[in-house]
Amino acid sequence: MLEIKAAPLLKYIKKYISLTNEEEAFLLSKLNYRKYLKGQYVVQQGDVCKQINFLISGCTKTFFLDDKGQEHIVLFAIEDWWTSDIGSYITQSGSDFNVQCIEDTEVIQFQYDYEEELYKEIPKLERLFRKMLEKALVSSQKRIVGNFSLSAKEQYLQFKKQYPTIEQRVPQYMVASYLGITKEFLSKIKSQLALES
Amino acid sequence: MLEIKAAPLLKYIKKYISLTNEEEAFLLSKLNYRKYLKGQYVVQQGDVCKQINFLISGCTKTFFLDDKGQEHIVLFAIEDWWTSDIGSYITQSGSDFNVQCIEDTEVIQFQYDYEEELYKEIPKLERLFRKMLEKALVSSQKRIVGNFSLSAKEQYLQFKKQYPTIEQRVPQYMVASYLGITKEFLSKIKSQLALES
DNA sequence: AAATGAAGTTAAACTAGTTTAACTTTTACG
DNA sequence: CGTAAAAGTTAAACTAGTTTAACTTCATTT
Repeated sequence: MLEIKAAPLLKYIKKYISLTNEEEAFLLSKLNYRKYLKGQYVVQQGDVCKQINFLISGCTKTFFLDDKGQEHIVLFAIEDWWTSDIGSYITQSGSDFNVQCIEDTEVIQFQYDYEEELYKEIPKLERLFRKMLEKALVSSQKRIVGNFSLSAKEQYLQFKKQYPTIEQRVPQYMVASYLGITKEFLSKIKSQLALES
Repeated sequence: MLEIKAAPLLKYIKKYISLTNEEEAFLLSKLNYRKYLKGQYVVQQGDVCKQINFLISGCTKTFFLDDKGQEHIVLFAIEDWWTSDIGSYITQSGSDFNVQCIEDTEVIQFQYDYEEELYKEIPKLERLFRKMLEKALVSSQKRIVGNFSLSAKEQYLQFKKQYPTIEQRVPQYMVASYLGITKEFLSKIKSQLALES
């Protein structure tokens, strides 16, 4: 069962490191599969994040609520991406973010409690996680750069270009939240762009 | 020579992993010490970043120039911090950022060309780098959250609280650039804050 | 001590993006 | 199918932050 479900994860892992059959079996024995329905929470603000999740199918948003109760989307995730509150997971402290499913979503979970054991048995996994973190850091920095130097319109165009499939899958007001603007203003931008072309 | 200079780095490393004497000696043999003067560049936009730098003393800013030639500071670094363009270093492609010294600065450098060799000889270093990346990712995400939900005044107060020593060491217009606002507006915020208290 | 330039301040006119509110379109579902 | 709720649009009034420009203060060099 898990073997089949985990196929996309193994494929992903093999891009970074190679595993022997025994290592693969050991790894699988420490993972678990879980299915969430649209609307369900994978992580809730305040909870300690006990796992990181590899998406097999579906789509999630990572967001937080500010003082005024406003939702701010930090990240989307789709198939072959990871999601969790990495800060909470690392420090095992209360999460700053919510991760909620925008579609029915299947994940493979790495448990925090097994992490040390996994590294001990398969030291190569340190390399895998290092590479994953490197990628995450680079895209996080890209986001900061975008926020800094681009107008809302430019950021929207960049978002479309960078994540063409996501725009089709999530409602527009969530795209606005991701861009850090109001849905009304995104609407205005889109009608401007429609006129231009 | 390097042994003495590298003491702060070894102290830093020991917070994450422990090294035998041989490992320490091997590591030191692959590092190098370098001194930069105020104004000099550690990394230049466009160059491939061949090393990551641990600051022994001094202060640097990481910034990029936008289309209009405007400077945007992404990060400061002081003693016991790392600096480089991690994206360029990882992918060995042209850097998006400049790293320039705001004070005379001493660094210990990890060379990209020795990285594999180091990991092979001292696999524990993978863990060290993983932990460093985790920390960097968390603070990068914190920055995104701040950008999103705080007004310029709130961001400034948070910056002061988070990096109390940096404000004293860098000119105010660089703080403004870090916050993503103009120096004029930061000046206004400061005079407002002075009135309030 | 004078002189030059770099850093910081103030204020008026401006603009990108927000707020509010009324309206339309699309989706979900009994 | 019809209806309610969710998502998206439009426009007017507003605000946080920018731009420009003139001025002051501070630091550095001669």
